Amino acid sequence: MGRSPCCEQAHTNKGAWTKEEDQRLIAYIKAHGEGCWRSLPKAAGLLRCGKSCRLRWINYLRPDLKRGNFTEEEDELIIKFHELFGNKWSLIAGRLPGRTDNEIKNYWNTHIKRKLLARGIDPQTHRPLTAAAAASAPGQQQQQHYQLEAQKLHVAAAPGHRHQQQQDHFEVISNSPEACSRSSDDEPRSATPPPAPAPPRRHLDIDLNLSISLAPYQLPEETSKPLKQEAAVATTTAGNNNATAAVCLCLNSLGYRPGVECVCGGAAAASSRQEQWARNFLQAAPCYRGQ
DNA sequence: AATTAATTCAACCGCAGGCTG
DNA sequence: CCAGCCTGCGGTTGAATTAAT
Repeated sequence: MGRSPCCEQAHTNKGAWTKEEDQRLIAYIKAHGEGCWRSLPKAAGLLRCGKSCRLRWINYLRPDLKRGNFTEEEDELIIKFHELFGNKWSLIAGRLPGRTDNEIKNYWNTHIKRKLLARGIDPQTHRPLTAAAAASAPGQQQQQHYQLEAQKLHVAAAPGHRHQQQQDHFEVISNSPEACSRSSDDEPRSATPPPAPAPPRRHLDIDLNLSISLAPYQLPEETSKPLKQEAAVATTTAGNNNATAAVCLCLNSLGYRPGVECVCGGAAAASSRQEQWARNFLQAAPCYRGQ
């Protein structure tokens, strides 16, 4: 439709924010609250586009942000949520108070991916690398790639690595019995028959606050925004609270057969990103609900 | 001490979807 | 119904930082 980008105006600053700009933005939002990002820069006297202001506020200036390293618990939560949601960083962030989607995305790409590779787990599928490699036709190449990635990690975790804390972290992982049993170095993969596809794993220790119901989901008053968005996805995808459509959409997948697409009409009509996500979610959800 | 390589993360970009007139 | 506006999201980039040589 040929819409001009919001940041095309001349005389808008780009790049790193200065302290003064930060102060202006904080002061303005304190006085007027969030929202109307388009007009905010002008009102706040900032030579930035609204998008940039929003990003700066959400990712860096918000007072409720938790700065500092991720804890081991947060690591595990991120892994579990990623297994459930995939690269839906905003959904994951919504469940980690004080963390932003950008922060989690970065952390995932720089730390957790490698951590999983070191455990012998494919970061995308969350299945053992051997299974992931066996599942693909050019499996050997992929397997070699994963091995290389894991080896890189071992080098990075060697003494003298720049982050002592990170190093300690990796040592804990590599010394754990679980890591030993899954380690790509320990297992002579080629000698052993390819393992059966991993069954869907359950995470019963976390409350995802998710539900599937024939009736429209009632949101609690104080529910956070991301949760509301999810509920909206679940209902709109099903066809504007149409219970019949909701059942139709997921019935084919209720048994949770990984990799098997839902072939019902509702799924065939799903073309948007949210609908795609909702389908994945509905596929995955039963195994997290003690079905 | 200087240089190179690796890593991190703040910020940017383009796109999609909801909303509104 | 349609076009345009606004916001939010996910992927990517590149400057800054740190480790290694």
